[in-house]
Amino acid sequence: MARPREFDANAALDAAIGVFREHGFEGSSAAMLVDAMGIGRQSLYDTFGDKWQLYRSAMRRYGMGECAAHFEALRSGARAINGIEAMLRRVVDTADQPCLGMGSICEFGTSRPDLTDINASLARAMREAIAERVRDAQQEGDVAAGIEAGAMADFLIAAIAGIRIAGRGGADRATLTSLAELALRALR
Amino acid sequence: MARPREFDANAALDAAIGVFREHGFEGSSAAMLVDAMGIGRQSLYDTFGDKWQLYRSAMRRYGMGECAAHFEALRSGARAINGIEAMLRRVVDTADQPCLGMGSICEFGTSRPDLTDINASLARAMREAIAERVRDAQQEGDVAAGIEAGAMADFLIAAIAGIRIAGRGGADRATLTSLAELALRALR
DNA sequence: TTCATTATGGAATGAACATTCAAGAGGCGC
DNA sequence: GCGCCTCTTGAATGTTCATTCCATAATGAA
Repeated sequence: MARPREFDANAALDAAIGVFREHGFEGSSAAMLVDAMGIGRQSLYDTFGDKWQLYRSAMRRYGMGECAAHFEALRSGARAINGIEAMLRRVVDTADQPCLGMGSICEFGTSRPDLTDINASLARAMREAIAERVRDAQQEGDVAAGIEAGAMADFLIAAIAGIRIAGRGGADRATLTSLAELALRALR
Repeated sequence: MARPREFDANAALDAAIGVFREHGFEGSSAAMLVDAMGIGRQSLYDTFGDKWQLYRSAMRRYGMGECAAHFEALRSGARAINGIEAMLRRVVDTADQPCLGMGSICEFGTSRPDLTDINASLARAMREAIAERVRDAQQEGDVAAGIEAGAMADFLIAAIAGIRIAGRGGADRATLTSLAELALRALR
């Protein structure tokens, strides 16, 4: 019927994610976004709505990608504990890049319901997936059986946040690795 | 000789800290700050310089207060492990309020050297104080002796960050308490 | 070719922004 | 009372901001 879209909306969104990760919502200007996304200013507004809607889209896409990566790591390895270790290893490996989810929580807390909804559904999925794997590891005898798997999942999510904050603050790789090892210690 | 200052600069700074904690640097406008601080706009610039200098002053003051509170908690209790527990308990108790230090790290990472300097010196002091207390606890047999105290201190700092992020994200008190307990488990 | 659609970028809008100037009012030591 | 300083405000500055209008060009289907 008409002229098809030229640019790849997901690629543009990935570029926007990169800007928001580095500078947060308030610290990212429309000019920075347009520049990084490689599309015209008007195309941004036509395709993504306004800046806030773009931010929410970025959060959703980033969160789903992050979840997928965590799930894949969790599934890897012969034993469940190996999957949990792999997940933490990936976090250490990528801790030099800021986390959009943590950025949004630090910047807005729970003050934006639409954002909180996105975060909550992602966090619920993460918690469930980790808890399931923790239960497996408990049955395999690699993780203490006396503690509720859900609590351990919450703890692992908090540990991931701690590692990422440390990385964002400039901690070196050895320190981050040590943090991950100590977090695993709590499960035994 | 002349008219003395009327307002309490530290009280005004505390009010500014409150604004920066809640909204970050970019999210805090001069109008919001003036309003919360209860002083005239010009007085703000005369007394604190520009917004960035005010932010740095807020960071310094907040950081020193935070350190002092942690030190006091660490010192409390009959055994060193009780001090460490008290420190985490305090973090849980105050996790409904955002942390300015974490906010600044999330917002700026290591991109502002003057800010990084402030954070680094505070983090160093915290790390040393905690490590010392961990060593005491190791000698008293309450903490595993095989692990370096510095690494445990880093882990406790990361655990504090994890608890605070969880709190900022809306986690309830029971969850935060559970996080603190699991963090302590890693030390045993 | 014509039409519908998409993309782009200049120009404009209007608001919010940080910051400074300038003027007036108030307090304190001399 | 005089001079010095502080405080507060209104007004102004100049920038940056998000967003929209508009004109133009490009593209592909009918």
